[in-house]
Amino acid sequence: MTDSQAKAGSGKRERLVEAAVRVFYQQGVEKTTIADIARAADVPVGNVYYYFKTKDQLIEAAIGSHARILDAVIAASDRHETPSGRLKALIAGWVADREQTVRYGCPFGTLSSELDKRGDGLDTAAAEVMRVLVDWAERQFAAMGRADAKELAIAYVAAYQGISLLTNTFRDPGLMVAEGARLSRWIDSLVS
Amino acid sequence: MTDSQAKAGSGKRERLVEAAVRVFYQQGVEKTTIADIARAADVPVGNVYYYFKTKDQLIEAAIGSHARILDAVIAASDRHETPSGRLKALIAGWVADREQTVRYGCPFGTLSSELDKRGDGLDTAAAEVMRVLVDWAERQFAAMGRADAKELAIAYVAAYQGISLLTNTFRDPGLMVAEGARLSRWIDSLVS
DNA sequence: GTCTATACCACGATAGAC
DNA sequence: GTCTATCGTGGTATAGAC
Repeated sequence: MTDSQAKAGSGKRERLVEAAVRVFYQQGVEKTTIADIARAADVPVGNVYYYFKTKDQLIEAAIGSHARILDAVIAASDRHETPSGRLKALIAGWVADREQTVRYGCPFGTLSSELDKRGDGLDTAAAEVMRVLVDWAERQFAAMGRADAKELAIAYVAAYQGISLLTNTFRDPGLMVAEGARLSRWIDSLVS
Repeated sequence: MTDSQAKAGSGKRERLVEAAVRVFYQQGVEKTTIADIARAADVPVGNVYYYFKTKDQLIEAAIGSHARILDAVIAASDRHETPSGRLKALIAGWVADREQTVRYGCPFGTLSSELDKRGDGLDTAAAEVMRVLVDWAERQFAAMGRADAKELAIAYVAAYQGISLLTNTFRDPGLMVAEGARLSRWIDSLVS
């Protein structure tokens, strides 16, 4: 994109993607209309179609945004020297975000779950993002010397997804706190 | 309901509820239309409204159906003498159902997750059903002499919900098999 | 109780003026 | 590149004949 185009857009594209991520998360993909996203981004409804020809393209952009957020979270965990410290750092982040989990669940898990029932090919793109998290966790468990790193990585991510669903269902942030502590103890117990 | 009314209905109400449970599970609540359910139940579209005045009432009936299924699953576990045997029996059932989990996720978890973003009050009804499962699990862990039965019950259900989401996202039944085995070993390790 | 026809509305998407 | 007006589709729900 040239400078002039970037200036002309005034960051509308970015605003639309941010709004899409937020509104999809809060209302669900299926319930969200293009008008909802336009309003949240403060962009006239008809103008959305200049940037995204279909709702599916907006969903795709939202998945890409989640991928970048995950990359940043994983990169930030690098300041911890040990793999167990990095695994626990992500857990601490999840616990810190518990109030929004109470309201809407896991930002990516709920999206992934919904896309699976949508029929278009977007579920594959969502799976690739989830794969990045699982593979990262597997590398951490492997660095801890665990031969069953693959299985542990799945259990780690599943525990987070599951407790997010229950935290949301029961509207109880305490569930995330208790399970986060339990998972951290579990990781400590695996250190050889 | 009198006999004559039951006869006149020819079980249409029951067929509609069964169809609703199935189609909501496979397509998601939001994507499913009244016409979809009518077709699946082999009932004329307009006739649905004689039994259920709104889509919400159909959802409510579907939640009730899930509650009855859960009651039956829990009752069936009673043939196992030990609490750990009962907890493992449910896990075995989840593993046995892995192929449908690969396609559509956990029948009740996906519903609960979706209802939470719907705005109406149905999420509360879903939470009550989930509560039945958690409370049952808590009683089993308590019978095993665990003081932290409440926390373990949450972890148990969360593990199932989480692995269901990942099994569905990655379309890999093997994930459910491996995690089921891991959870069973975990429960054995808790037996005093 | 059963079913058809249809009212009514909301949504995704487009056409075209500016 | 921006925005309005609108088209077409498909959904919930109802009216009313049978």
